[in-house]
Amino acid sequence: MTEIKKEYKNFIEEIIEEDIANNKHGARIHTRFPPEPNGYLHIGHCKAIWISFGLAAKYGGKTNLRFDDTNPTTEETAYVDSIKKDIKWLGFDWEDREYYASDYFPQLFDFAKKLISKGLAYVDDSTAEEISEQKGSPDKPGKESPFRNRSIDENLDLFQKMKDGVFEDGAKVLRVKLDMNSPNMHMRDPVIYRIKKETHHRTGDEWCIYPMYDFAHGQSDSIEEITHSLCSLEFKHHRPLYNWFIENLEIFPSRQIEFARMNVAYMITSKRKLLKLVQEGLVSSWEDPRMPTLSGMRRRGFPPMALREFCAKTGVAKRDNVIEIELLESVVRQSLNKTTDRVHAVLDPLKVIITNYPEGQEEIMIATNNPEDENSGTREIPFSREVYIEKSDFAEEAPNRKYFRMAPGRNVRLKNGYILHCEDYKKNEAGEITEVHCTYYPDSKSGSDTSGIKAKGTLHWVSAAHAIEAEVRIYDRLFTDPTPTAHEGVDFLDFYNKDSLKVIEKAYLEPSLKSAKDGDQFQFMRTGYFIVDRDSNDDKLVFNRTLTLKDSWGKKQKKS
RNA sequence: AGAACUGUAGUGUAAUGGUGAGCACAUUAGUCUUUGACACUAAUAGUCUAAGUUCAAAUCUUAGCAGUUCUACCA
Repeated sequence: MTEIKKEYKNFIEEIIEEDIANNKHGARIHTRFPPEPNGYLHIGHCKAIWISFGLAAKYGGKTNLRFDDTNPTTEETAYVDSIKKDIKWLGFDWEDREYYASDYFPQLFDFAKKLISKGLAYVDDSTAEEISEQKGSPDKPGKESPFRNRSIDENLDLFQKMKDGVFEDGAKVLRVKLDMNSPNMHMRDPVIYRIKKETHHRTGDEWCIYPMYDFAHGQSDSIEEITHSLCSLEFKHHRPLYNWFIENLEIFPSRQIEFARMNVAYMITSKRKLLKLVQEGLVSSWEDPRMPTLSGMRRRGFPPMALREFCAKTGVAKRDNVIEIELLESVVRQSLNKTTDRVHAVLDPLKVIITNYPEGQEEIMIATNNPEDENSGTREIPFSREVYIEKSDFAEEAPNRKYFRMAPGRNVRLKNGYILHCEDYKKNEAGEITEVHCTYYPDSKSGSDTSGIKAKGTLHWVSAAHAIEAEVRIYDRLFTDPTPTAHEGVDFLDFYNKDSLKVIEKAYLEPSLKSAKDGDQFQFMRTGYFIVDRDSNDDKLVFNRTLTLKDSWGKKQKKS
């Protein structure tokens, strides 16, 4: 029996399939991912990467990685490296096609001269303020620059002098001669070259003029013969310019297609705002596990496969969206459920003494590593007279009939161990419960239970004598509002979640975890998914909580 | 204000003039369970508004309304 799965095509796939059907560019598909190396990649880039790399792969095409490095002020090689690392981690490969817009500076310079020669570009001495004023506003026509009608020869000469460093920063720019009355502001004689006497991360001081985005991006697409240039909606207004350059430069006709950016609730993607979080010390770094950066999510324990699945599930369209974070969490859990071994770990310990278990005796329990994976095998867990359970798994009195954790007079199963009968408990002066006394049913051992006793609740536990200690970092969403940057007159930092990080200095883990290494992931039974943090060393284990397990009991309790 | 784009359950996304408007997450109620997890079953809930074209409209047209984007020598 084969399941008939309808395959839905998004609008870009339809365009591509039509182009293939029409044998456009010989039915070749070539996309590109063009980050500016001025920051870390985040969840938004994740979608863009998935679209450009994923679509090309689907149709047997290729994807270039191209660094859009046309602004020396903000760009650094360190970012280049982190971007490459993140894309690889996500599971995509540009093979040997790693390009830089800065490699095209000579060609771009020639393109500009060609435009000047055709009488389509001019050198303008106006200041930035004057140009801004000339542009006017969308509802009112603009004014032409007084330098607009310089001769071609003069323009050629001045542009060369700009390149030769004759003029200071800001003294002159090169503009395209288009239409100062266009309702599209990008068509009102846009600036395409500016003077910046700064050191570029790759070309050093070789250049002092740099092309603007509009005169670098599309041209780079053409140089690389990109067939489908996929970008987000905010570049839609640039498309007429993009096409105008192709036509007037007579270069390869790449096609720009825009899709809606992906927004995720409780996450922000503004580089400036993300930087502010780092600078104000509200997170430890760009790689803080709470950050929506790829490096943050990696450290948090989100599997790359889950991120890809998330992109697939959120689709590709043109409407603005805010995706609920529950969907992200759902795919992460789904992925981790299949891949992680289950272990016993107690985060908030309460000592249980099994009074009828002989002192000094210990035995080995056998536990399945992962019931979702037949090949995961089993492991041994030591058991003894004193164990730790979770404080929240004990109550002095059961609150209602549906409660089936530990309480005096009740039976409860220790997972992979015995059934316990709770007899008594002790409190200190402050009224805190310090220890619980139980008896165990010797014939109820997991796997060979002949007791016939039923226990509704099953608890995770750790043998007190064998437990190892670890630091556990508990993360929650960074903001208390789903769209912290969308409130007018309110600073997004006002929504910062002060409880987004809680550190448990001393949690107790089963001894098998002693050999866990940086990046290893586990399900701590009944509490969530955890990953070994790189802050761990030989003396100290540190875990990050990736996510909790779904908790329908807790949710119900909270409601009542 | 001008232009462009976009409006489908709570959220995200399908339906390419003819389906009972589908799927996922979320929510609710159950079943199962040595993880109150997983798995499974079911329920709730939707075409922005109005007119028009058509045998037939979520889909085409017009108008309205709402949201987004653009007014950088950033990308």
